[in-house]
Amino acid sequence: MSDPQGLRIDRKSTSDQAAGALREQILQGQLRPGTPLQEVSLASVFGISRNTMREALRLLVYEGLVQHSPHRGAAVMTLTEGDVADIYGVRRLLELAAVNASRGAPIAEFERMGKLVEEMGPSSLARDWPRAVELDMRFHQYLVEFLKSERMSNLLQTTLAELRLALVLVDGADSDDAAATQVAEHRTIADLLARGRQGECAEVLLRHLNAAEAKLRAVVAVQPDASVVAGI
Amino acid sequence: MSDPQGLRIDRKSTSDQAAGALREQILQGQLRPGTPLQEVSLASVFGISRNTMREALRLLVYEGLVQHSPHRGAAVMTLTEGDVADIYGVRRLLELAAVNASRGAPIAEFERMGKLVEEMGPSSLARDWPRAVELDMRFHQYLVEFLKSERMSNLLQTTLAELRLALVLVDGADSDDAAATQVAEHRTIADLLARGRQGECAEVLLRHLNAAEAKLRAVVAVQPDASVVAGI
DNA sequence: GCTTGACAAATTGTTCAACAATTGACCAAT
DNA sequence: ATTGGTCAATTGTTGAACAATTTGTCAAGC
Repeated sequence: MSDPQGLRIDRKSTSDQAAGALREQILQGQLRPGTPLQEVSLASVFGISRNTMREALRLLVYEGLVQHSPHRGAAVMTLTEGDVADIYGVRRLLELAAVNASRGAPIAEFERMGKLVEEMGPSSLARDWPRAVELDMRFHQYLVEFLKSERMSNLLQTTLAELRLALVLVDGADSDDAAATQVAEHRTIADLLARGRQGECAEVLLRHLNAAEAKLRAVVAVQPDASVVAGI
Repeated sequence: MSDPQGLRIDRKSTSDQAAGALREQILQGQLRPGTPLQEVSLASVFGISRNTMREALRLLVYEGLVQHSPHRGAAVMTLTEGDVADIYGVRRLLELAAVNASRGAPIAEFERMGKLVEEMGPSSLARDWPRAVELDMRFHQYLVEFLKSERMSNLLQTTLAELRLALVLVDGADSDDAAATQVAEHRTIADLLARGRQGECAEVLLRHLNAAEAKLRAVVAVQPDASVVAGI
């Protein structure tokens, strides 16, 4: 009914579009972890039917971005410290394997990573934290594509999306510092990869991941307490 | 709060129950790959609403058991040879990592695998192919639990479920032979694991997986042609 | 004080009936 | 053989209704 004109090579169902919009709001941090997501209100916000909204929410539940309890409704997923540990276990497995798989890969693929790293420098200087996160994700996404596995790339995609639920809790204070070291480490990783020194690269990557895990575990370990305090 | 003893483990929504029933039919091979799954007819079969049936189908789509094209409907997923290769890539990554992670695990966990292997012997003699498949899956599921990762166990679960889509295409002829060697290999793997010889175990497991992959790739490489011939 | 139970309100779970949008097939015309 | 146009079938989406369940409130009872 809506959208009278316009070339609609839409190709996406209404529920997918709604899920996409909601996903964006969650990953941008506009909807913080724990925020309840009620079907009727959301449906009216997006101007769609409740049934369609339900489908959209189900999709995000599958992706791990939304929590659902029967008859109690949906809410933005809140990660526990255990979740973060689990997620980094997956990342170590995938990304270290990807480093090994990169031996003898076409040069173009290494160059792609190099160009991405160059893009990251300016953005961190501009203190565009969301963009820094975005480029960070893309870097690791590229890395895992060395595995040439649709399912593994998919897994990393959803896993990184979950991780962003914790990243939005990082306050801007240390983000500048974090972004700077991040870019440096990514550059090191990309260089070692392109030079075929996978062994050293794996070591650097492992430290890179472990450091990030420690920081994020600290973040989610503190945050839940605050909500408990606020609750009662 | 409520009844102490769970008389009603109903606890599952209608759509989940329908999805469970449909999943069972697919994995048992009663609904072969490519079979169209129409919302209205399925809904009437299960005696539920079309909307609820849609939710059930969406769940199976997410699990990779059902294919979906917009406005064209859903159908039982048909694996390509590439899919099988991809799936075995995931299995190698997960299961080989699990072998390494099993070092120093509690004895009880090794014993659990041993008992499972003992169960497998008689069932293969009884030529209960579905049960042999079921126990095979459980074996590898146990193995991956050495990783102590909820997400990785989940991944293997869905990955193995997808694989069963190809297993149902295996005709009973060579299944006896396959089951026998399977049990022997599982026994070897379990023994090597319990004795702490992870290195050798990894080799055996790798050959085990590669052999299975070769067989299944051959199966799915042949099957689709038949449908193409039948289609046109 | 603290539980207990009844009750009301709100939200989700599910059903139903309708209509819009898209696909695929069938058929005619060039 | 290709094009183009109906037509039926199926999916996509809507809106309204009702059932089931959770949650909060409040009074009664120990």
